Amino acid sequence: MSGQPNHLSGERAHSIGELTREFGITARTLRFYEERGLLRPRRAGQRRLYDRGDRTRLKLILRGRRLGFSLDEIEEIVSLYEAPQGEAGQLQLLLDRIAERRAELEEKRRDIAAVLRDLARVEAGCLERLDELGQKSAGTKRGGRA
Amino acid sequence: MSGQPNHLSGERAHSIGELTREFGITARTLRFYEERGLLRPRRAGQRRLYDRGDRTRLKLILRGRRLGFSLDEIEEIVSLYEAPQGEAGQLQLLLDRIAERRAELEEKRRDIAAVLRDLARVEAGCLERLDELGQKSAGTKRGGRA
DNA sequence: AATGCAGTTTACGTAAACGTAAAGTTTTGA
DNA sequence: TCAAAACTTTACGTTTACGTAAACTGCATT
Repeated sequence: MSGQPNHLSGERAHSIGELTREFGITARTLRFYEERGLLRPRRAGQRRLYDRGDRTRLKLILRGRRLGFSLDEIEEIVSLYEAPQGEAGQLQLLLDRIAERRAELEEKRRDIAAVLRDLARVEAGCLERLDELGQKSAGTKRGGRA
Repeated sequence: MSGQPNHLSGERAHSIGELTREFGITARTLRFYEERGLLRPRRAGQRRLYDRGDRTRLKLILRGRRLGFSLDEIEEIVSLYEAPQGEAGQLQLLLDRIAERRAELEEKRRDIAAVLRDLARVEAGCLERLDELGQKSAGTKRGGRA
């Protein structure tokens, strides 16, 4: 029921200040993303109002940002989600672009695995060394085996 | 055998030009990384000479870059690998920093998984739609079922 | 001797992604 | 009603990570 347009349905829209607190970003950032065309909140007079769709887009943007994509790339990726249901040629192009992005993401994934592996190695060395130190000071500090 | 210092052992050192070709980066980038203290190639007169250790470091740097870390962060991460074998307090600090980085990397990993999942969804939609189009044009284009 | 190539330093330029300050408007709570 | 809080636009500033150009050096050819 209640088949109203998005901004009239149940969920309240959010002010820019609410979004800054919710996502830990500044108002400047939100306005900048809008200027770049990444977000298009509606307006109530002058003030911006962000509905559920805007928040979803924002989450996608911030996700891309955490992954080190540029805003241009983020725009491209987000646009893939909202691609028009075109004809065969368009669909094929879309599939190609998806494949490219997937390849990049999988490289990133391998990079992450490599760094995690290296960190694990360093950590193991640390723990081992700590253990040695613990052994040595076991007799001198705080009374050995109690 | 052959316990010589690194730059005297078997493997030849590389010029800056060789590195640019091998890693697909510019000489400016390499000099900039050096200026930032991320690399310290030795010199033969004026020219820089990059040995195996330098290339390893460079790989780590580029890996961090692909993951969207800033050069400051990359410096911190790389420094973890070469941390001094300090005493217990130092080791604990090191372990803490490793834990932080691990948390970040795991967030990135989740982000990647999310994007890949979304892309897979879009791709599935594409393929389905392509399939429909294929069905419809099967009778009109290129003589149906041959 | 001259040319060209690979490298060097120095220094200013630039794109991206916001930060920050100023000045005005609108909302809201006492 | 009236001041503080929240928001607006406009515009210049800043940081990061290099790009680009100029002018020079050393070595190998031609």
